[in-house]
Amino acid sequence: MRQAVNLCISFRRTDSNEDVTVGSNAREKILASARTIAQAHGYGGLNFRDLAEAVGIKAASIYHYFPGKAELGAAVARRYWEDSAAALEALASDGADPRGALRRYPETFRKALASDNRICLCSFMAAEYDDLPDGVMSEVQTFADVNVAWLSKTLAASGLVQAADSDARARAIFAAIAGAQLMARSRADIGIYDALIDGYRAAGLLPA
Amino acid sequence: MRQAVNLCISFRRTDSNEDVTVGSNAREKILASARTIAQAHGYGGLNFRDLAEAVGIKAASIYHYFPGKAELGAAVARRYWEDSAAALEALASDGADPRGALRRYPETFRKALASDNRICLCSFMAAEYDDLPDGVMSEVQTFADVNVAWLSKTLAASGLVQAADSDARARAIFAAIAGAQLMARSRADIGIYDALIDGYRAAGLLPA
DNA sequence: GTTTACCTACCAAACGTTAGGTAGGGAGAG
DNA sequence: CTCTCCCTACCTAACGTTTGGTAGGTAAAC
Repeated sequence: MRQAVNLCISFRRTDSNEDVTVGSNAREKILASARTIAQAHGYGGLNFRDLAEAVGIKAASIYHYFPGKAELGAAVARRYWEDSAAALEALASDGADPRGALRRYPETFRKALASDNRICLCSFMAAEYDDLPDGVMSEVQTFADVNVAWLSKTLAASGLVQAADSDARARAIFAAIAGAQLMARSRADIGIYDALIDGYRAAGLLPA
Repeated sequence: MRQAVNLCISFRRTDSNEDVTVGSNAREKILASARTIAQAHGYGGLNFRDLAEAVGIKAASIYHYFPGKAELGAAVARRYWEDSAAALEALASDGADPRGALRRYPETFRKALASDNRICLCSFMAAEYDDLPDGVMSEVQTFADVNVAWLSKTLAASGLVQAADSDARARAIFAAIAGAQLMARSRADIGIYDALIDGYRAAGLLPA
């Protein structure tokens, strides 16, 4: 019952059915601010008043762009995995060396920690499973699918793991990195993240 | 700046300075229900009305046992790692085989998933770092310390890992298991957890 | 003159918390 | 033996605040 994920996406900044006239950049600012807030406080900790203040508008104005919190959350999570997929594609094509790309994969998640001890949006939202609207949860799952698919593909291309094992290994790496983020956050110490990644390499989970 | 953790604790169910007359079991029920709720909804998702209803009392009555939400949260987290430390001690002395104990370590966390897709209280609370009162956060950190100390000790005793590396390996295992829990929860599928643990063993992170 | 992009001004519900009350029991004084 | 006093273990009722959400307006752009 796995949802197929197309990694080849054309990354538009607007939905295909709405024509962008001029700068509807308020919508973008809402999306960006909501992502930042949710990376620190989760979906439950995201509220319209603080979000609006961060954007520089009033809370009621958010409803001009999103029907409600559930749809905003889904849009934020979708944008998050879209951006992540684009970054992974860039990482893969940059140098075209699968081993180098794998080596730099943990950096993606490191950036969040480096930015005020935040974590991956979808790691936080995974914890919030019971209180997340369905539309949000499915986007969170797609984020995991995108990352696992990229890791599996790159792992197989690197020749470091047998093709038959690449999927399981990809999932193990993804989960382990999510855990490392969480541990580092709980001490507000990015050094813990770095040490854990080193530990994964030493143990043979991640290619050294 | 690491807090020393004494693993040898006498596990009393009451504070030493209060003499237990008869069954003050309401306090215990509050603690147990709060733990269960927080494992599914986090500290932020824990509220007095739902908690009181689960216990069978009124919300205001909780204040008879705890000064406020922060102290309740800290008491819940403290009890959580106390129980966890006792369970680990039992696991270690059961059979007295370090390798067997290590093999069964992931079962501890598996139980939470098997119980309505809940996760380790402290994994959830680690994500909530920014919104957690200090007293709660330090108990959460102690939970990690207790687990890492047990893993490190058992790893070293097993002879599977060099003593110099046991601490780093312990941390890696703990973080990886936390991540595995999160991934399984996000799909409400305990099979994902089992597969990830198998993957960790296959990759050499966990002893097979 | 309709649409876009906001705003002010609300609302009902839920939140942690507080005030003040009550039923019952144990302990000491008379 | 009983009366008073205090403690425990709750309760009802409300507080102020915050939450997601709504109704309706306005000023500019097309």
